[in-house]
Amino acid sequence: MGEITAQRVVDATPDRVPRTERGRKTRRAILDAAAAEFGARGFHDTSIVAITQAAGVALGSFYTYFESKEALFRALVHDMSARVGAVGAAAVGSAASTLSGERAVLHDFMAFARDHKELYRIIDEAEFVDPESWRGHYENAAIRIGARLRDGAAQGELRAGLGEVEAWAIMGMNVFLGLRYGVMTDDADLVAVADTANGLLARGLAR
Amino acid sequence: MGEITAQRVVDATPDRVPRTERGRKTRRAILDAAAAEFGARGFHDTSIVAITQAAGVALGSFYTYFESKEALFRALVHDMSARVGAVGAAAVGSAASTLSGERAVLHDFMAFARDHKELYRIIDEAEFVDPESWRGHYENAAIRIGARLRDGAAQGELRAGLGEVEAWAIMGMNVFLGLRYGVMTDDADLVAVADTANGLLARGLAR
Amino acid sequence: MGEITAQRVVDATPDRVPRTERGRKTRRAILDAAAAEFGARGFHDTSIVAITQAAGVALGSFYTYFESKEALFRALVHDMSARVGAVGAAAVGSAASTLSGERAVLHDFMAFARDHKELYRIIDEAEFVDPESWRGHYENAAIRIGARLRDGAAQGELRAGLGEVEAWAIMGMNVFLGLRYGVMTDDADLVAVADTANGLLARGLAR
Amino acid sequence: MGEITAQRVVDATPDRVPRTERGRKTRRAILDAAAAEFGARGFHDTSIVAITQAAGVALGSFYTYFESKEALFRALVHDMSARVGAVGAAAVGSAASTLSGERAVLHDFMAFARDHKELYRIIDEAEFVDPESWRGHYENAAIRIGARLRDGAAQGELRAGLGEVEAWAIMGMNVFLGLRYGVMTDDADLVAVADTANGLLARGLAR
DNA sequence: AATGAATGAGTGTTCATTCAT
DNA sequence: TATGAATGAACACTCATTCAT
Repeated sequence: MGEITAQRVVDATPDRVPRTERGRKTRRAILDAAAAEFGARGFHDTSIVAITQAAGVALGSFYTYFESKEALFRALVHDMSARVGAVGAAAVGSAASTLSGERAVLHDFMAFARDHKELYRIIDEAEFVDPESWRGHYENAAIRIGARLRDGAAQGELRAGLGEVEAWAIMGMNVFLGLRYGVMTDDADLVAVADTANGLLARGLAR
Repeated sequence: MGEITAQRVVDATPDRVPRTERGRKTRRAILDAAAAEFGARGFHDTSIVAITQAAGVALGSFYTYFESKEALFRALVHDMSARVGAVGAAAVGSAASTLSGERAVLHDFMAFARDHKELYRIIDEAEFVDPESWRGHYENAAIRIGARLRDGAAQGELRAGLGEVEAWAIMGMNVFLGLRYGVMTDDADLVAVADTANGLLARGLAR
Repeated sequence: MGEITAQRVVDATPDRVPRTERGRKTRRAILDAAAAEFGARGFHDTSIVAITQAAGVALGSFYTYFESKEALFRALVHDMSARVGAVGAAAVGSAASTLSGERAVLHDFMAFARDHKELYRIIDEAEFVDPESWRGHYENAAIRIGARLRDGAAQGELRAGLGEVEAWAIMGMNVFLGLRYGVMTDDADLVAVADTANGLLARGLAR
Repeated sequence: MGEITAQRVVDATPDRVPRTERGRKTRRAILDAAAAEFGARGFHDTSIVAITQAAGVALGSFYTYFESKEALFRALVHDMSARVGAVGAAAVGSAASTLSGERAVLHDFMAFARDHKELYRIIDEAEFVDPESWRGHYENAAIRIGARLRDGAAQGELRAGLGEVEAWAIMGMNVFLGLRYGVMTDDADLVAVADTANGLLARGLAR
């Protein structure tokens, strides 16, 4: 059934590392401008000139720091992916139980999405621009959720036998709730949403 | 909190309607070729020449039936969206209970995704090419799920109070399981997956 | 100095002559629609589909009556050219003296231009689409004016020695006054303009 | 009657201004090549590739300096219009009387047309490609002629009451004589033509 | 004679990338 | 490092013309 077990390590092409402080700043400016532009217009409708103009640097400077438009996008996806992962890890770390940990993860993830509207546009577009990373992003996330479920089961909090299916199911829920209440709306009561969703996770839908 | 209640009716621009039988066939050929090409290469990496060549018609014929590349894509998204909706409706129709209905929906959806690998590529890329339809697609799907949950509650099968949050959660679950077991893998035991996921829906994760 | 003496006879390609009454009507409809469309949008920005639609006939019918877009335009130019010539001839015919004849020609020409705004657009664009006819149109007109001047001199009304230079000068004057007071304005007092211009012709500018 | 009094100031869109010397040269090369090509083949039958090839630069370089084919044409029209205006101004400046000034204007204009055969093609085609500029070109020229006539009358050289009608009449004469003796023929005795035409202006046609 | 679908050459424009300064 | 001019492949779209019915 094609189990996904090993964590795919996508080599995070270090592009062209800046040597001076000035260089570091330029690179950062490009990265930030790119996140905003890609988020607002999408990969294909964003030109490199637009990015460099938004970053306030010359067109040619772009290639001092990135190999190509794709490479820049890849860097951005890795960045975003890592940040989302960090959000989850932090949320889990400060949780008393597995279920409350999952609640915290969902809550913090929705909040992160709300504060970084470009997140979805970039991760989602990676399906087309950088499928490798996109796949890796979700596979890794599922693996992390699966590990948490196994821990919860090992501690007797959750029932045994939970596996990949539940991991992907939970990930799907989180992603879509983040989309609905983090991205599509600005004023959602994220605590309430997280509570409700956690109720589903805890008890299911049945009476 | 910006409840989504009304079903968005996107006028399905009929483009340029063929008047003859021959015309109908040509239009169909273009549509089918486009689904395959967009599915395989994505919107931006698919050229209109490629589509018409795959369809076995002349480049100019494309514009006899579609206003633009975007218009064609839009038609495809509507088509796909409608077909997925039909799959769900059929699955629900032949189900004894709400929960078994949801299981059937998930199962049939995964099967549909497996048989129509281009589905995800097209719906997902609509986020960038035709955001309006993309949003409408998911909002409508969530509304339909929500209605089913309310029915189930009304019949005493599900607990009361289920709403939009659960609807989006279930939709996310279905979408991601469809991705994982319908698209990423070809040989998944879809019945088993649907059973497992339905267990989560029915009882939750807790012991 | 390259005198222009012989009247250029451009073969008026008879296109495809309609045999039935119905055919004659269709041809006429296309011709009229074309005059309007070319006048409004110019040769290059007018498509044959647009013409046939305006004429209320099918696209394919166009080629039943005209060899090509250029041929249609050529037909239109000849038509216009002939009509303008007729206007001049009629004006001259009913005049007592050469000078009053020139006044009548100018007046009637301006009036014609006012009533047929497409005239200039079509004749002017012939410079690019059908240079042959364009050149012929002006050369013929100059020849006719020259003949009138010689007649006037022969009758002792005008001074002797008037020739091609004066003919082209008068033609230029007429064309530009027609543009200014026939085309650019709708409410010009054409009689007054013709009188004023005729004063220039009769006495010149000097005190 | 819609008097034209104010000089229309068409903002001469500076397109994309070159910042380096090299850039200035490239822009100039494109402009010169375009004048030649447009003059020889007309706007619609001249492709941008043809222009850039004639200019010896890459296709893409075109868009570094001009927004579009139309924008280039517009720039050319403004250029031509200004140059013609300068010719007239210079001719007038060095003349003893109004009438001899007009003779000089006509002569120099015809000579200019002979040396710049593309002049007519470009100004004339502006009627279709850039009507705004075309209209402005002639309106401004007429205004300048009118001013000269008023000056001549004020100095007692010309009769009083001369106005817009005479201005447009003179402009028409000049334009058509330039066409006939500057463009259509190469070997015309321009001094003789100017003398003859000036005779008409001075004394009219009458005996 | 009329219809409208089919054809495909042609062209304006974009934009990632390279390179000289 | 930074700059911005130069490059040219790629592509969407138009439209005159042909052809089967």
